[in-house]
Amino acid sequence: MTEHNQKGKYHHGDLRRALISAAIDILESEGVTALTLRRVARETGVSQAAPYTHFRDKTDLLTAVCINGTHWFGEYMKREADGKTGADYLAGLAIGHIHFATEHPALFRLMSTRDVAESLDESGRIPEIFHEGYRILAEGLAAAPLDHFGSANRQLDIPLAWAQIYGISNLLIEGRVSPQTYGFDDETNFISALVHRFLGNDA
Amino acid sequence: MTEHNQKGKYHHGDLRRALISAAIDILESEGVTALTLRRVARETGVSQAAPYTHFRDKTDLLTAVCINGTHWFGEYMKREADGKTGADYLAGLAIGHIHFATEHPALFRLMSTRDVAESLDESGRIPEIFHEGYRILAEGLAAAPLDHFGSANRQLDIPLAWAQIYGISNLLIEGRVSPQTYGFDDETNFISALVHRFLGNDA
DNA sequence: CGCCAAAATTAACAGCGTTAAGATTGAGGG
DNA sequence: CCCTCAATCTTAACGCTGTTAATTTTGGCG
Repeated sequence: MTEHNQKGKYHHGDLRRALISAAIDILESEGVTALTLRRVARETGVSQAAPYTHFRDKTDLLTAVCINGTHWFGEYMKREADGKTGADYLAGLAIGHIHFATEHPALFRLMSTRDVAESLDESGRIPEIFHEGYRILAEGLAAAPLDHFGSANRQLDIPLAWAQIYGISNLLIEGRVSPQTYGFDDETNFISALVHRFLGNDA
Repeated sequence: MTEHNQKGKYHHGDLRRALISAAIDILESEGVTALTLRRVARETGVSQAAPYTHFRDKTDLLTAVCINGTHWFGEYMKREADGKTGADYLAGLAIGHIHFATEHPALFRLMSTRDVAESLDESGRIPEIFHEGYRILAEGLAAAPLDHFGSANRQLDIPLAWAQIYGISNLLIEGRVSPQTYGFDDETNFISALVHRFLGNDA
């Protein structure tokens, strides 16, 4: 068992990373239907079977893409929430979440997919990151309780707030609701109005 | 289980309907990845190219499946809401919506997909049905306003309530939240508690 | 009865995920 | 210095997919 190095760049450099990067590029520019294992290999300049030395199968690659995406996702939320407190902090998290979804719809959808999420669970590395997002949401809610729901059963506010944010994200990226219908010509303003009304800080 | 036509009968009779039916069966039992045009043809006892005389392409079949699903969806909501009024009516709609999603996840996901929805738009037949669902939601909200959000910007309550219900549905079918985490061992009770807390009729 | 459009067939193409078998590489120990 | 050996990558193939083209069969209508 002579364990020689693990992260060595043997032949063509850091292929694993290059494949993930190419996959993200395709996902962002052309959507999930264009994201093909053979296409990723082609784009990276290697043979069709090369990815299989770094990934068990296609889902395994997608899992790696999602791990990258999760960090990205966290940055979106933090960027919007950092430096704020209470209800503003919570609003920042929500707005960051929704903006990530609308700006990277294919990646967001992929990250929401059940079988990819289960694959992440098996890999054992992702839940902590996901649950980290969940944790800061819970903290935000603890700091700024949604009193309009009443004080009983307050534990349900966590999945409820999560679902609210998640639902807005999905409605927008699937094109089921449009800002114009409600008199907003800027999507960002629409999102902001929705979040602030939901959190109860109306003007 | 549409198993007739063993012999080489050329004219099936109502092949279009049989294909849609087979597609729904596969979707319900094995999910969207198993839903293959060739598989649908095989299951119906017809050649691989036969569907193309009734559907432009695969998306066109999926569109037809979604139209069927939409009627089904409406029945779920009405069944739960009929005979009730005000907040109870609204709660019934929400619960019917979420139950449809959790009991027919693959179909629900398909109906939420953007490109299928756009294909529906082109066909011109579906929007009225979808907007019908939207209309009864809006009516329900008019009958039972969500006063806890305040009275300003009340128009936003429609997309907000929609997103709330839609978000709960998605969170549940993607396995991102589980009733057990919140002390419910029955999913139905969990859904009911979420909806009633959201609508403000706590016990 | 015969004709013809509609319906369904067979055959083929390119692309997909995946696997097996073989070639290439390069780092560490003699 | 080179030899070894495992990690890396390639080529080739399998069966599956969506889709199209050419062809055959059918049933209703004149």
